[in-house]
Amino acid sequence: MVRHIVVTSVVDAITEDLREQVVNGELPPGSPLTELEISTRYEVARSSARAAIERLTSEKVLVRRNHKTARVVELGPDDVRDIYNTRIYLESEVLRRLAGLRRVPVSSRTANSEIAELWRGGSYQIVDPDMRFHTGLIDSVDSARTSAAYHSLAFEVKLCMAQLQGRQALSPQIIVAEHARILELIELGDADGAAAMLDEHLSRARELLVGSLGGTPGPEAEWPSSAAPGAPIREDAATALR
Amino acid sequence: MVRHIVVTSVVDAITEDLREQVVNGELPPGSPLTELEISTRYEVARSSARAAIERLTSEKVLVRRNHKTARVVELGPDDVRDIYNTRIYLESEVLRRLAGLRRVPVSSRTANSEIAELWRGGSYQIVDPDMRFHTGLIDSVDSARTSAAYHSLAFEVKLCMAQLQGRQALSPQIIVAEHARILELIELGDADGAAAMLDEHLSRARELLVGSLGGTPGPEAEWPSSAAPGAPIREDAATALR
DNA sequence: AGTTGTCTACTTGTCCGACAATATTGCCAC
DNA sequence: GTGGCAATATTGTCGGACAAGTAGACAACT
Repeated sequence: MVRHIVVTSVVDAITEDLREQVVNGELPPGSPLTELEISTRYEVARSSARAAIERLTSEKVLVRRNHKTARVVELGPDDVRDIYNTRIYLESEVLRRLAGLRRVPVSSRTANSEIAELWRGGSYQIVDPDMRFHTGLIDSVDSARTSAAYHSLAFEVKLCMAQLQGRQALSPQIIVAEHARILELIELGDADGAAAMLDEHLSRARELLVGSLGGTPGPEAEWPSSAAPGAPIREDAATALR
Repeated sequence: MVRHIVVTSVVDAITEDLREQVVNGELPPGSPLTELEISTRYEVARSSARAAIERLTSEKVLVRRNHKTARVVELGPDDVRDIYNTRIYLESEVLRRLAGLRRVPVSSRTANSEIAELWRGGSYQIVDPDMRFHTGLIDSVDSARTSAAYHSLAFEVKLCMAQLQGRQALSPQIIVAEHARILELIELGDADGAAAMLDEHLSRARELLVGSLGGTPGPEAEWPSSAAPGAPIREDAATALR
């Protein structure tokens, strides 16, 4: 039995830390990251800082063009649509296969219970278990590349959430019900039904997110509490066309 | 009308050149690439060579572990299965959508004609137009991320082909017929039929490839020329769990 | 024999300092 | 203000340096 240990290099550590800072909002979308700044912040050589930036750029956590300083990626309405559509494409067919086998992954079932429990507890921090519901479905077909692709999309969803700073109106009640219905349809072997339900489920989430980001579909997007304090909301639209 | 120009950096150029060498077989799977060697070959600083290697590693063209020299990736039977299954997952749902719209992308139709023509001309170099048939379908749904995911898979298929050095028994005749049938089913709006046809089509290709690589289905794997010299074939499975 | 220790050669990981090319900014003249 | 220019900031690349890790060979030990 082979056992694995991890030995993290300097670049690894910086990369992880920066990625973490991006997803939890400490580094808001659009913030610039210069090589010098990072190298001094972490007390490492500029080359190491540079390597970390390049990695995050290849992961699309940061964006950079020639001779310009890297910035935290900003995801607009078009990106959200694209992300969710790709999720739908990937997950639909996986669902059909699972329905064909009438196989319901336990991890998805437990994840959905978790959401229900959080909701009963009054919490709305359901992004994580919600994602686990979906990745549970995907991972159950046991394809490393399929999982990798989906997890990459899931990560981008997380970035969107970080961009929204918590405000987000997905009702846990509806989510739990739809998840449960999907699992039920899988158990019944109803591939078309499961796929249709998923489409509806993710499409709704997509439109909600697009709306929150100020997308076109619902032209009067309501800004519930406060326009993000200190965050230039609109300027990122320009970056959409690079 | 915006026009784009590309200004390639040293690292860009090296990365591209190396990637090209890998796909056309000049750098066979498993060959080691040390930073020093590359830096002297291209007459650049080691840091630049290193950056190129890191990029290709993140693209999975090369593989590397801590303190060990990078090698050209070797794709085994398990990888091929995984690649093709992921292709099937992605492409099936796209096909269903196209069937729903009864929309047949022209690029796919012309690509299939190209294969037919090459075949009539006695050529068996059909990998490229074959891929264009499929990417034509994918790209027509106009999702950048879906396309990116599929193109990444297509690239891995190319790597497999490079590994096989040309020998490959896919009959163009059957391919053309199946492609045509798929387009026909899309036109008829038969989503299930199109998806099923695609599954059959890609599954056959998958098994053929797996067989050529010495997969388990035909347990007696023949290593025509030489067994991969000094290359532990299985070890990459470990990297799945990082 | 088989295990363990040591040596050497090679390679990677990280640092430093340097400089040209390019981008950004601020200022000045108009 | 607007255009243009100079000063500044930042990236892209270089070369050299050294510690740390890997691999193979060979000797020593049990």
